[in-house]
Amino acid sequence: MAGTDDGRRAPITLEDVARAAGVSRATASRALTGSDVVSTPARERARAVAASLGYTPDRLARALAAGTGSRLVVAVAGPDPAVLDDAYTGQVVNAAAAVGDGAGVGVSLQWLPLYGLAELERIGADRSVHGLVLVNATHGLLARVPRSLRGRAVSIGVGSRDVPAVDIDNAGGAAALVTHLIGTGRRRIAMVTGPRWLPCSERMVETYRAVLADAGLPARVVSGGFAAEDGLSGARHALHRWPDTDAVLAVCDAVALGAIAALRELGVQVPGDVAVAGFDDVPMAAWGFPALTTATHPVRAIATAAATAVLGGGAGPPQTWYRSELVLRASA
Amino acid sequence: MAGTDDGRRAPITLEDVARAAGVSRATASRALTGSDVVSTPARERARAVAASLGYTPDRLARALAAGTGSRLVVAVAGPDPAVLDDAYTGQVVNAAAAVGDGAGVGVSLQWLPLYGLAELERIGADRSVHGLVLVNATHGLLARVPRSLRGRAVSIGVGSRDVPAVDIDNAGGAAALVTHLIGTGRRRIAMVTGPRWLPCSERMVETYRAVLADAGLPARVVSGGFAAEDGLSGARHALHRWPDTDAVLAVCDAVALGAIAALRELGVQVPGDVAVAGFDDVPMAAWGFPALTTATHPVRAIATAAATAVLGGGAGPPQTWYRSELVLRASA
DNA sequence: CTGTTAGCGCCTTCAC
DNA sequence: GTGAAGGCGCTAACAG
Repeated sequence: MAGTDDGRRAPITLEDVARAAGVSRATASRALTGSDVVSTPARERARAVAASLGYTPDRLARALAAGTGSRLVVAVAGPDPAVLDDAYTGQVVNAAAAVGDGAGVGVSLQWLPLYGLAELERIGADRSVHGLVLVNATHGLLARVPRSLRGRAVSIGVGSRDVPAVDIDNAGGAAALVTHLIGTGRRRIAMVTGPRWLPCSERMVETYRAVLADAGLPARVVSGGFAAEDGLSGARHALHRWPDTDAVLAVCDAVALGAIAALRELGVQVPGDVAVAGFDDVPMAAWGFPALTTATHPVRAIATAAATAVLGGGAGPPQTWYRSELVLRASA
Repeated sequence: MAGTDDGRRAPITLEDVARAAGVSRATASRALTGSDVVSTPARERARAVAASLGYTPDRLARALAAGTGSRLVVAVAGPDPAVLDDAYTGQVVNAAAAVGDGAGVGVSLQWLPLYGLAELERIGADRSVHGLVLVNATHGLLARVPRSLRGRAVSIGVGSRDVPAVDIDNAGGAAALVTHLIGTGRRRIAMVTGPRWLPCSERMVETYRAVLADAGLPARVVSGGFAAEDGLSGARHALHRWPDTDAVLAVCDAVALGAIAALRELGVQVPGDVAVAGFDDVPMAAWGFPALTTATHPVRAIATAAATAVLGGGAGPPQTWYRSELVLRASA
């Protein structure tokens, strides 16, 4: 055996960096973690050496020593664990998992009961968690995010003073959609909403009401959810109650497809008799019949931003809203 | 101030267990990790104490000491990183993330270039990874799974001697589908396949050929992929080449929807002139028009099994195939 | 501002 | 079979 190099190079450690930079491990650590109690020359030297050596901090060791964890928890609020099965959740976790890969942190997924404050406590107390991405939070839940999580929690949806939020501008999207419906001559526009407990989806309802009010048109609201079934029953309900309805705005594409199914069942032409618009622009939206008019929802970008913010540990802006673009197809 | 109080009780550690059981930390460790060099009474006492104390080993510390990591990597093979955006991948990661949550391990997601052997090496060498779930593996890739990963890798799709596999029985599902088509009078059945490099989806093609051959019918194969666009062009192609085609079997539901769109475009009635069948039974399959006849694909259960196997570290059976059930709707 | 000294919680050689 | 040490790689208290 010829000496030190056995082919499998041992990973370079902080020790190596420190030695090469001619400082102590502590100083190297301070330089790399961005502590402010380091001299500028020392910091720069250490950083340069680390970069040239291709040093990657060991998240495990760091987490163990600092007491900060090594995993990102995505907690999805909802009335029951079924919310975890959602395609939306899938995209969020996916994006977070892709972001985490680079940093060596994994993502785990957890259901957050709507009034399950104990879970939040537990997440905050768990030494293995590094940060939290909250999905579908309510104001009540946000108020209960433990102090210990402050600065390492981000919410996709509504936020609070302590928890920054990232979301789609669904108010903007809804406004564009309703305006489009009005612009194409619709006057009796119903809306099938999402779950009423979910504040970020209520933004859409408020906008719908506001735009209609501005145009001097009446609002016709039917409560729903995010599933196609909700669209089916919602549209049935709407047409039963207001038979002269000439457009349906759905909270999401799945609901819109359900609504279209209901209308087909009733012998109503789409978009001839009733226009239908969705929200999200899911892949399938383009392939049904008629192809769905909708608005984009860059879930992946949103989740990536959220995960990046948590990982960066940096407190980003308190609120970031991604733009939603109109997608005009056949249904409205 | 409910909720904001993070009463961080010091977590119980191995030390506590050892003391309470009247043994040394080393012995307690051996007892709990299932080492065979412990006396039975010592083992049982330690285990009982651990259970009654509610001891949970710290994954981080364990990973750091043992060199085994704390995250599960889901690596998706494919020609380009776009495979990560797939809804299928979303479900797999989701399920894995839910399983990992209990054990305190997170999952991260990574693209695996089809011939990117270096990535596999890297995963194997990365001390922060605990295990690997391979998605859409090829035989070439499987052969390159590093030795160091043996016993902590599972493949969703095809497997090898070293890497156990979990998958849907798509051969069985395809057989049921083709048999159904034949049973309802179809005789000129085309198939739009998945990506040809993907062995687990080729099983479906082989079955399609075999069942047709048994019935003395000709095979009409068009290469495709997993996207609706592939179904669109695939069906166009098939009907152009074999105008008398009376059924189309698609590799998945998205492709089936694309195929239906193509047929609609051509003025062909579904299922009157041409029957269309998909595979997967995605949520949207029931809501298009006509509603899609398909076969179930319990992705979530499969991914859960895979993640559980990796986490358990136990070498499960070399191959597990989940049953696929026929779902008869309107399109075929 | 820096280096030294202790750990974080666990596994794993070593002696016994 | 068991216990006593010595790390894993890093951060966080201390002194200087």
